Amino acid sequence: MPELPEVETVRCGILPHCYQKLITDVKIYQHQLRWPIPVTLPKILVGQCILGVERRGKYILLQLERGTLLWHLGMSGVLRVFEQALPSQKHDHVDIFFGETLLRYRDVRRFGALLWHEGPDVSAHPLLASLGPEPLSEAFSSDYLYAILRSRQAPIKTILMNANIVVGVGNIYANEALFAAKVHPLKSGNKLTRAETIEVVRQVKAILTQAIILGGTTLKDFQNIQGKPGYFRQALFVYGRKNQPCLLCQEILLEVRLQGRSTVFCPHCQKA
DNA sequence: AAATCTCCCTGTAGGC
DNA sequence: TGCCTACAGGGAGATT
Repeated sequence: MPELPEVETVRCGILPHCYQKLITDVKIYQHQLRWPIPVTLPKILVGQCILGVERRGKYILLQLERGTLLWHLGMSGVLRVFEQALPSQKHDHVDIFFGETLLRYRDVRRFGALLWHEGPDVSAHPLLASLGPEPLSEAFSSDYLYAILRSRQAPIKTILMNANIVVGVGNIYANEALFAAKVHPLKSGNKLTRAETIEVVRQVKAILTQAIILGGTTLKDFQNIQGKPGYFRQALFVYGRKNQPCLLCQEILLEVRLQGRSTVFCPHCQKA
């Protein structure tokens, strides 16, 4: 399940294969993703050169000559590069060819999306326009978050996962960052002290940075473009460890559901 | 305005 | 062994 570190790993992986390459063919095997892929997309893309491979939150942005491709990997999306054409298999949905080289999108659960934005200024796209700052940028500061928390009584974990407040923090890293910051995930945003806010911001940045270095977290679905797993999984303290002892204090970790998401915490280390 | 709920999808795991 | 159900989750959009 790609979160920001996984998406960044994929972006860096495809970059050398895509950058300044000419799109020679596009094959779509399955149009029905989160939003339907327009049937005209191949016609739009073929003949354009890739001028940039960027990322905004969990969107990979392929900047072409006449606009931008927005690519979201959803839960189970995988982008891989092959040096020659090969038959598509079940759950392979899109192939983009650069001559012999092939960029293939596979997505078992089809929560991903592939959208075309005509013209410059992709940041004006409705899906990007209201996104919060990048978590690893200076804009995501404790001052910024603390100001937002004044008017929020939702659980801090829900707030961290709100892309309009900060992008790229999904369920795994929200759980892990709050454990590392020793803040209870159910604590109301406006109840966090300034010191707690500073620590939450610090830990979000630290954990995302470490995960990027390790190539992302592999649970079931994530692979980098070579098809290799990430190595962050062994660094997980709470995610997926319900009813197991806390690695710091041996207390049994508890789970609650928040917005339908599994939320695991240590009742001893993370005080409400 | 903010918070919560619903839905999209399919492979996997657990119960019987 | 095989069938059935619950569950996993990003996030937009609807609803409260």
